[in-house]
Amino acid sequence: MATASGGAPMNRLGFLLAVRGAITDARVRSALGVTGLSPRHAMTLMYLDDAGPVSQQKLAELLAVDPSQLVAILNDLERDELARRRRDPADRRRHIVEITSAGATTLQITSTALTRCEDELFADLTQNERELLSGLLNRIRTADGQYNC
Amino acid sequence: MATASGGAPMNRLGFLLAVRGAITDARVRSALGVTGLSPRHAMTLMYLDDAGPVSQQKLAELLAVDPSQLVAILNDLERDELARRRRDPADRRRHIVEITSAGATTLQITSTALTRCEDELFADLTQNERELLSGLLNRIRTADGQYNC
DNA sequence: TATTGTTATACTCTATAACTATA
DNA sequence: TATAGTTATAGAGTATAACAATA
Repeated sequence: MATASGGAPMNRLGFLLAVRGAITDARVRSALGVTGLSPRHAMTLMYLDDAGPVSQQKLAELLAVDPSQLVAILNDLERDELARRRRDPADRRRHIVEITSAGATTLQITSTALTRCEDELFADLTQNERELLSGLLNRIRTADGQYNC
Repeated sequence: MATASGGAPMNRLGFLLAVRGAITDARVRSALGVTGLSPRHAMTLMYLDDAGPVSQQKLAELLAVDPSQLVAILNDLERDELARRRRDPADRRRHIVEITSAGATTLQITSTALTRCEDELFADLTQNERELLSGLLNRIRTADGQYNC
């Protein structure tokens, strides 16, 4: 046996990474569920909190999502008053997006949940090893150098 | 700024791993596309090649997929004559699944494509670093100690 | 009554193309 | 004519519950 494949699937780094990533995604998703936010919602709030008010176009670029997908995310966030859109007076085609104070509060709760989730996932790794993992992941060659999400 | 979130999303190891995993999954999927196999199809062939004939139940366990999902995978593989099901004479409820020689050939092509894909993704990592990454990923705590896919 | 495999269904996430309004 | 954002639609992938055949 084991003639053609080069062994079991999980000897393949590509598969291993994809699978562990999917498990992590599911866990993160479930952890964020306490606030009803998806990872993309949470990432959006994080960017808004981190970078301040930006246009939707710029935000879509940061998140590496299609502008049309960002619309739905912002609709949700705005409905829950976690973020706010306003027209750019200088160019009325543009929306300027910003986080609200309720958004910042929710982000903090999210952040706590995320930290607990990570501490479970990476419980067997030291802080050093987590940083090592982070560094290695950041050196994977993506098609566009973007993050996606 | 940057008050509530603890920085941009990609400072979060959970998000980073989920996102890099998704990118890797997409690349692997596209690379495997040359044979028309999905990652799960390919993993199935790998397990069959590696472990020899097994029951569907056992195979579902190895792949960590629901038995009902394995049905569709095996239907595809059997249609293309890459794998074969036969009744277990000892217990006619059981199917014994095995890879065909055409399946082994396809697996080899798949394997080559996968290697090339991995070499692109991990081009900036040395062999040592790839093994390091693999080791770290294997020490992530999954809910059930299973691989999923 | 329990187990093996199957069918049918529905849901989540995402990708894409066509549309509206402003410039 | 080009750009910013929006709407509508379709697709892939997956999860789940009910079902049939055999033990």
